Amino acid sequence: MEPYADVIIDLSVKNVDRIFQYRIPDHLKEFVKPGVQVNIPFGKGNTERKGIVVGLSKETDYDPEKMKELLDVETGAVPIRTQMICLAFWMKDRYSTTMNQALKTVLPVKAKVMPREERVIVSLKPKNEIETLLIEAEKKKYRARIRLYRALLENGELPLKLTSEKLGITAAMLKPLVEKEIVDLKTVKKEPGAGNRFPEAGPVALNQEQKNAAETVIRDYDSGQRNTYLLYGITGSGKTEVYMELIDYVLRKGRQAIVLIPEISLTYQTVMRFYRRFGNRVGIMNSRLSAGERYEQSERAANGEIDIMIGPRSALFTPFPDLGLVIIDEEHEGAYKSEAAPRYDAREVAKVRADMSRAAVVLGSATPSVESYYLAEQGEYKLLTLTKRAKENSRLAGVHIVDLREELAEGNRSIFSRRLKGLIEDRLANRQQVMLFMNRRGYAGFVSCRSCGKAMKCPHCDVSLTYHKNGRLKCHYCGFERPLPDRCPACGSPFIAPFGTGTQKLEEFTKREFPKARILRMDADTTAKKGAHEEILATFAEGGADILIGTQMIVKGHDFANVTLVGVMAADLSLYAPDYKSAERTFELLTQASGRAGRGELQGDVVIQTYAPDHYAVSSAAEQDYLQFYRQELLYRKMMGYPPLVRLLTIGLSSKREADVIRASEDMKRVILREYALDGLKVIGPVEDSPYKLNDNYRKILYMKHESYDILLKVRNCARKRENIPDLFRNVFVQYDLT
DNA sequence: AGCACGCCGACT
DNA sequence: GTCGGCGTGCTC
Repeated sequence: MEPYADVIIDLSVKNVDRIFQYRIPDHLKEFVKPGVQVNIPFGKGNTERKGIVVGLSKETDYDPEKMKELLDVETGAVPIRTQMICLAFWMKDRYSTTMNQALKTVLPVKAKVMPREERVIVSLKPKNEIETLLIEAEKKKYRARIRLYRALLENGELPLKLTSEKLGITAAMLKPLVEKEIVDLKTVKKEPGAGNRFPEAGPVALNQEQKNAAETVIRDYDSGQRNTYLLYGITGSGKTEVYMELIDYVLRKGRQAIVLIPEISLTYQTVMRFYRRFGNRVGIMNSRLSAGERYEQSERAANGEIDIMIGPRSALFTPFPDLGLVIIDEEHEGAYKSEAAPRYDAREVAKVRADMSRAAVVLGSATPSVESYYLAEQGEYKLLTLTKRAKENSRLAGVHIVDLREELAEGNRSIFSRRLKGLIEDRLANRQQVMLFMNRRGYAGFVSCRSCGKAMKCPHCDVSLTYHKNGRLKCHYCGFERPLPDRCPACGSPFIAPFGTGTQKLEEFTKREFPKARILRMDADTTAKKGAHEEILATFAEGGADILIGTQMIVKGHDFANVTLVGVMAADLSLYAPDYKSAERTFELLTQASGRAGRGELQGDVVIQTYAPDHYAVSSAAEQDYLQFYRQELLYRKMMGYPPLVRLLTIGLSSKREADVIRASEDMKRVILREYALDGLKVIGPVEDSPYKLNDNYRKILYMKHESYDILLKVRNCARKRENIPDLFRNVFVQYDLT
């Protein structure tokens, strides 16, 4: 009875996505256990490949004579891995991916750990001198220095990397300060806890609502119950304090916590808040970390060097040995659903992972997703509500809806309504700041021929190219770029005109309308450079501009005390997207945008310009009334038969050859209808995805609706089986999304 | 993914 | 005659 190692090989190809068994040489016996990485000979040429041991078996169906031996074992594995492998098994079925891909998502990739050193900026002067320097810098408007001194006053020692990224501080700017011996750059050995950050701030006193919320969770926990909670708290109600209270509680139980945050809101301020409360027990994950650093973070978590991990959805797979709590902040954010390979939903996976280690899950949001609130109503989640603003002095902004149709009817052809224009002028006169928000990128950004009317299209995708100020045309989907042609490629006419992207265009109009205002623009183009994001926000925060123009990214996260006016240029732009969630998304964006005005002591105003003033997504956002929106939206979903009232299976098919994708999608529909017609299954499509052609692939979608998740699961498995018909699906890529 | 086997056209 | 094109199938 010789045990064999069951191995999944590191190849994401269907045919090899199964268990291969290997004999274990004697000298490796003690190291081979589920979860370890092994090197194995594979295929005709015995090419050396990596694999992961998922189990040990006593028996085999395979000819033991032909069975090969393991070559090598990667040592140093931890038992938590077994749990993570179980999680991968679950994900493989749930999201229909290969086992290999599921494993890769769940297990940290072993990578070379770069030297355990980091560069830090240390202050050489005492606090009061820095304060003097700060005042000087403020006088001279040295913006980068102001940021640096402020940070130094708070912290004394700043890791260079974090600082340069989050505060937009460059080497050139530091040089003179080093020469003047104000600061020094030191290379320090990274302590196990990444620097000597000790908790500086104790717990904050919670208000009654916050206490109630935290105590509900703690009571359940103490009585052995583990639930998923939906913490619905209006903007500014202090959800983070509740999170911290709960984290503190599980930490005292000797367990660990994971905090998921959408990447975009993982700001310097957020990170610092956690450091101040929990000191060096906090680990941070973000996409900027190298593979080595990420691996190191996982190791520290597995070894018990840290207890809290903050990061985007991938931080969910932090191998904590005794996970006690998972927090998902801004629960409604789309970023929690993966777009790539295992298209997992972090909220779902969190629940499964939490169940495995007897942990609780807390989802928090000011505008919960309709799905989550529905689950809370159904009793699936426990609802915790915060209705009061934690800071007394912050007042709700006054919201004005402007009907753009009326503006036009009354002869105003500008993109600024009279009301918005008037308020901007008022703010400029009072030296207060304004944010102008355009909720769609690339709006009217295409280039068309004035003779034949044809728009310039991407040769690889079924979308118009977008004109950029540098005179080039870009595809926002695949990155294709070309110069603006002198003549229309279709008819040869020389009269072709660029329109400028939405935000660029808005910037131009704003300059024309308010020539004296200092304007900053923030969108995908201006933030392409690393660190530009933080730089722009920091500049604006310090009063380096009067008006900030931008897309979604300006309304998420940051609070600016001096912003007292937010203008939404065209609220309904995102309302008519071909997607059942478009109203929800519009509501979220408008609510967030409105929340940006009047975060400080000054009274704020919000102007929402729209062609659909009566749409409930617009009106409820204006009234900051989530429940009103939720009720309406649920009615709409019920009427139309959309989730969460029915379950939805989306099958996406794509192929380089249009004929193949048409044939395959029609075939799949036929087979599904034949097998499941009696079960009351609704099949819609195949319809063209948008864009239809992307990266040279033609894309079709099939939608299937049914009340029962299990039926749709069966449908999906039936469809997957159909994929094995080689001549129909050989060149067709299929992916599934089951909601 | 790689590699081998195998069945057709083009060239030494 | 044989070299090499890639379509097909297998890998513990």
